[in-house]
Amino acid sequence: MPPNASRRSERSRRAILDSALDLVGEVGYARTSIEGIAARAGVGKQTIYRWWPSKGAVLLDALLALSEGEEGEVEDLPDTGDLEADLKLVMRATVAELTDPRYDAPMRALATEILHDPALRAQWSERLDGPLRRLKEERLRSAQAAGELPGELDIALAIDLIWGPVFHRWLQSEAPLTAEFADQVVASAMHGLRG
Amino acid sequence: MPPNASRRSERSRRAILDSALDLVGEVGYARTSIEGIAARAGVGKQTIYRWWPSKGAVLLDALLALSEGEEGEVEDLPDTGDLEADLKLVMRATVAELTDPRYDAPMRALATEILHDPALRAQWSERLDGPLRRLKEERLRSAQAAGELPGELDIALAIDLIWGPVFHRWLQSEAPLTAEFADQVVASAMHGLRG
Amino acid sequence: MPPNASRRSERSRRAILDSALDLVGEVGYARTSIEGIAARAGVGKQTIYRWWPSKGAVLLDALLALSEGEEGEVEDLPDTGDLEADLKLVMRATVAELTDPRYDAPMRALATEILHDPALRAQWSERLDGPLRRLKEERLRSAQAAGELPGELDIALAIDLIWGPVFHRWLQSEAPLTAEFADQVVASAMHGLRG
Amino acid sequence: MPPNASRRSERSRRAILDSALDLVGEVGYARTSIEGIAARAGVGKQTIYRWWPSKGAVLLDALLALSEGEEGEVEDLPDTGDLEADLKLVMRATVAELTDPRYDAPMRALATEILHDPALRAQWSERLDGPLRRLKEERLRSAQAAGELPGELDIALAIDLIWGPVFHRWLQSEAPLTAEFADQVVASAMHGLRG
DNA sequence: GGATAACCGAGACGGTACGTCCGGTCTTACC
DNA sequence: GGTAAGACCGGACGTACCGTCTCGGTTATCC
Repeated sequence: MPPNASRRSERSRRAILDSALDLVGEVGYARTSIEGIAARAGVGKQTIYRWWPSKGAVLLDALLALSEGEEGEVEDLPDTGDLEADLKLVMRATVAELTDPRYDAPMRALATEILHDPALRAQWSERLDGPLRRLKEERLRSAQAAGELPGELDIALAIDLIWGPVFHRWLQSEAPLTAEFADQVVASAMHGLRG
Repeated sequence: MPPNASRRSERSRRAILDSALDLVGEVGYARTSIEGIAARAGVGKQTIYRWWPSKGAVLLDALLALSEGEEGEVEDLPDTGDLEADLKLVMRATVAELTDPRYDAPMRALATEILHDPALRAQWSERLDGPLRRLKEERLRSAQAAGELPGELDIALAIDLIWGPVFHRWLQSEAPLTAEFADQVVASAMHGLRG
Repeated sequence: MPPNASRRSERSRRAILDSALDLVGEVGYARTSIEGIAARAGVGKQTIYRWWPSKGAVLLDALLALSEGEEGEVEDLPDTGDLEADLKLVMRATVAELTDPRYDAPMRALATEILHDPALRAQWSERLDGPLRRLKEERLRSAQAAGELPGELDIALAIDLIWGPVFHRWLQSEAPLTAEFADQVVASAMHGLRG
Repeated sequence: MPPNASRRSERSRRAILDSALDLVGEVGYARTSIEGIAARAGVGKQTIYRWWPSKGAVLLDALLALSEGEEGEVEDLPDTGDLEADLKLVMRATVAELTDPRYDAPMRALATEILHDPALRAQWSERLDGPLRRLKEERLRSAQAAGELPGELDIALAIDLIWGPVFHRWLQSEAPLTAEFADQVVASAMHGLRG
């Protein structure tokens, strides 16, 4: 899809992603402009338009680059045999990330941008949400196999029941998003699903 | 707060709210501009700026006007003594509204605008979300009093557990938002909370 | 043709014309941009685009405003009864203007822009060249009536013969444009035409 | 001045000159870009920048190549002993060339470009205008020697008097440039000069 | 019932950013 | 080492809207 990726300047790519994240953190997503990103990155606007279709796409890449830089890149959800304990661990990590100031602003921005830009949503699904969702499905199926969850349980429903309250509180509610809340959500959801 | 509401032209007010809703429906929120609303409403831009602080505020009013026009204006959540049945009823209505094409686009738009505009969020909380939330709390407390829910239950947590999955699926997931899903979420959440 | 001339800001109009002339004088026509004019004039770009169709049109107006400011606004060519003497006077004035540094750069620029922009050429003809040409025709016809020129002489040809060499040297030749040259051209052309 | 002319691709050179002429003819000089020429010629931009300093320089070469292709490459102005007749012949040929659609657009373009680009002007003088001017001077001096023109006549002045009206009408006037006009200009100018 | 003040439509204004085009330079791979 | 290809930084284009600011015209109170 990109013009000719082989000749692409890695230097400019990094500068653009860094500048985008910095600007979103400093002035917010709405006041972050492509022009501003280009200027701060010391890059021509065309270099951004050549490789990304929109401001949101730049931010998505920036966010992916950021999480790839982390050591704890999740390969698999923990599977100790105790689903509830494992999910609490995972959910606390999720809450920690969602409240990390480095991630919070750009991720909120992306989450809303996705609602208006189908192309961006497709990218997000393919590169961020999809892989994560597959890990969740895997872990839940493993729990089904182990008898921790009913065999006939609808996995997609289960995922929304477990993670939905957390994401809802993150984006839509004014109540605080804490580790305790994560634990309570997991406990309650697990209890509800086990029936 | 408004200059002098008594002299306000009701005709212009209606035309603005209608045009705003129409435009959001036709071209999407992002491509709806104040200038566009003014032009379609046959109104000077200043008339919009005089009475509303932002595009989102216009839309919030438009949405409120829309739901006030409905007959089924909710005064109280049903309370038949069977919490689960009552909630299923309520949740099905919510899902119906969220998937109604007249509401869907503007409500999604508003939901995201709120994330970036604190003043708008305050209005939203005060005039839409707050009243609803109070009804939910009331109904849940009534259930506590009736022994259907544990007395020590954190009501705010309960609300997020029950409604979170639905709103999460509405805004963030690609899975369909159906009446069945509403029922399942309520059933599962209730079972989890009753423990 | 303009949107609504009555509400036009005279202040901005003057600032734009002045800035345009200044910039053409300082950096040349090619490096003068609409953006640059707007910036120097302290004016939004749209204010230029609202009232002028092109950079050349701004310059034409600026030039017209400049010459309107002069006291010696020509109303009629002198007519003392001695055509050759009168024309020498006029031609020396023309040469003086063409070599005046305030006029030279913008007028050269305009003269070339006209070759590529038919709309601009029409304006130029109507507001600058045409009126002047009519004065010339008038004076020559008066000379015909007085018997100083043959009655059957083609006036358009005569004008090109008299003024052509001067404008040619101004724009195309590297030889200097002097008052003596003006005199010689008039003398020689008159002699050629009288035959 | 060019890097190493020996390795130069004749194929590319021709393609560039042809494309330049074609584009100027089709979309005009202003909308002809170096990128456009390169693209149409199937050539890298660098290949143009390596061998020519500017768009105008390409066009000058293209024009020279075009006239070299003509059979009637002027080596000398005709000298039959009748200056007026000779000049009429020459002037009619000039008019024919200036109104030839193949030459007209690019030559107008070049004539104006020269006003803004001193380097190009130097090239133009050296390779097109200068040689022609020398031929004209030669022919006029020959006429002086033959007694057809006064011995003390300023040759440069004479050239401007004879050719000025034609070039002026070509570039600046809206009146048509015809063979009759050429004849009349020569006749009148000759009469004026002979005095 | 005439003055007057607020609202209204219209739209010009100084700005910011858009997404595109092209200038001139540099880099890569090929021949 | 010249070439086709094209990425790069940068500057300007002409457009869309922003939010503010007059303009006249029209109500709708209040003296």
